[in-house]
Amino acid sequence: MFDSVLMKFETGMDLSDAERAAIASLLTSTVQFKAGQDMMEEGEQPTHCLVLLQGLACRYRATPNGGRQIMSFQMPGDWLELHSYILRTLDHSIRAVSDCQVATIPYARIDRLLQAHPHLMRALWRDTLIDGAVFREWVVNVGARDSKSRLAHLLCEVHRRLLAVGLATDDEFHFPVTQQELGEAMGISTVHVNRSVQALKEEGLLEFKRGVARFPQPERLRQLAGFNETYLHIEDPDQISGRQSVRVA
Amino acid sequence: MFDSVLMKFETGMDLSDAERAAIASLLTSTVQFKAGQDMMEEGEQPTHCLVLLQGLACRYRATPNGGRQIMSFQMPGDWLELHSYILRTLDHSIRAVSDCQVATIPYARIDRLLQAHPHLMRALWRDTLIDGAVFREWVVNVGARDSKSRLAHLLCEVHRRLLAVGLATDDEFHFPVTQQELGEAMGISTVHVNRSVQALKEEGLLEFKRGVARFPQPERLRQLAGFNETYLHIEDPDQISGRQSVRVA
DNA sequence: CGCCTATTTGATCTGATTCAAACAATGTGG
DNA sequence: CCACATTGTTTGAATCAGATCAAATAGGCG
Repeated sequence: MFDSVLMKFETGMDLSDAERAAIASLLTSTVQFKAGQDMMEEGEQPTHCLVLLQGLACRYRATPNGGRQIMSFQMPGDWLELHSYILRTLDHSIRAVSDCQVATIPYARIDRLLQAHPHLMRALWRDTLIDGAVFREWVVNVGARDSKSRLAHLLCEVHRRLLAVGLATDDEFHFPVTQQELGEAMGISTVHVNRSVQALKEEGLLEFKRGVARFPQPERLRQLAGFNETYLHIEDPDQISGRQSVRVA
Repeated sequence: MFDSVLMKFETGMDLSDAERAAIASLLTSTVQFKAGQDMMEEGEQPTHCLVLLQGLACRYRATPNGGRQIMSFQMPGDWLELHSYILRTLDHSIRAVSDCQVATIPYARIDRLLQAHPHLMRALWRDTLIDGAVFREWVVNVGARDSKSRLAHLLCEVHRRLLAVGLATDDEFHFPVTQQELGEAMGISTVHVNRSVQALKEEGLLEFKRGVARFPQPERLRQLAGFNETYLHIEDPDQISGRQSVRVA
């Protein structure tokens, strides 16, 4: 069950066995959330971090007019909450999209982790940097693409990230969201999501039934989306070995 | 001239005199950029970081259809480039909006800084976290607000951030952008930016001439924008003293 | 002055919203 | 195992916010 989590931590950093073990030892205390449940809410000052082990979650902000803007989907291996370890007050809410299993880690344990393995702060920092890159891409997506390629891009991103943690095949993955949630993520109405989904289906670029998405022609879909995965910074572990160590000494 | 920079570093962390001095010593080598010039481009693998000392800059991504999506404006004191210190490849471009003065810092010096003052990595991490929060808010802005409040929100954010580094008064600040750039930031057409600006002017909520913005009724503008500054995490230094130290030991 | 760039205006068109209702699917208890 | 309730998807029609196109005006500046 921790597979995805460890795969995620592995990407982009070369960790020692001791560091790997230290991280794994944090994931002992877990909680379940039901689909639709809020794990944490905007304005809170949490006392512990969250790591998603199983299921699909999202970050969102409530909008004045009763709506919701989703700003990211999170998948197994992702830190759901690490911001407030440094920033204290949470500036957005975190919700379970499907049923979720989540590890909770008191801040005090993070303190001890980083004291014992200072190098790991770099790994956490790296994670935050990638987070930022994903949000930037989301801005591009919502700000600059029409609804069809916007949807395509969102799907390509989710697919690529699930693939990175071993939860997708080359052309298929589990993505249990409602069309309403898709709309809240893309900043378009539910009705229009439906029409965009249908458009992609008719072009033979997408199948999407009961929470399972399939890309009949992955490359054409990525092309329509203008999807370039660079921003996800999912690096091949082999390429990195030795690199950081040069710098970090 | 370094005032804004130091003010920025000061927020949210309590630094020792030695740390402050170490940071200041990084800002010795500077470069000038003309308005409209790219400082770094998407896909590059920079060898040094950038800190903005003077002027206005932005991050953007070129869109397939020849457009540009701006995803943030940066002001004096901001790290323009720190991502690639960890992530290597830059996933967006950085451009001077007005004439800019920028400090360049070779990665090797960052290495040495962090070796000498490991605590500072936490400050850099913090900065990255806030960056992420700003991008998230940008997603909300572009995804969930209509053009008038979208513009209002953008202006409120810029104003608040300039205020934090001593570059704005309560109701006035220098913001030398064209309406085209505003459109690229908000994901709307130039023509529509113009109409939105006029709408705010007519309601007596905005004056905007030759790069100088003024808020005749700041509170009403913030209300229209739905602006809540929490996400900027501009904390009163007094409140923080002693807090981090408890945790960090 | 004359050039170039930025702002403004008007007219027309369109992608997306909204409202309202029908139609699956899925789950629940009797 | 069926009847009913609930939640999600689909469809159609009317409407609107914002885009597009094209041209006029206004500033700044060598």
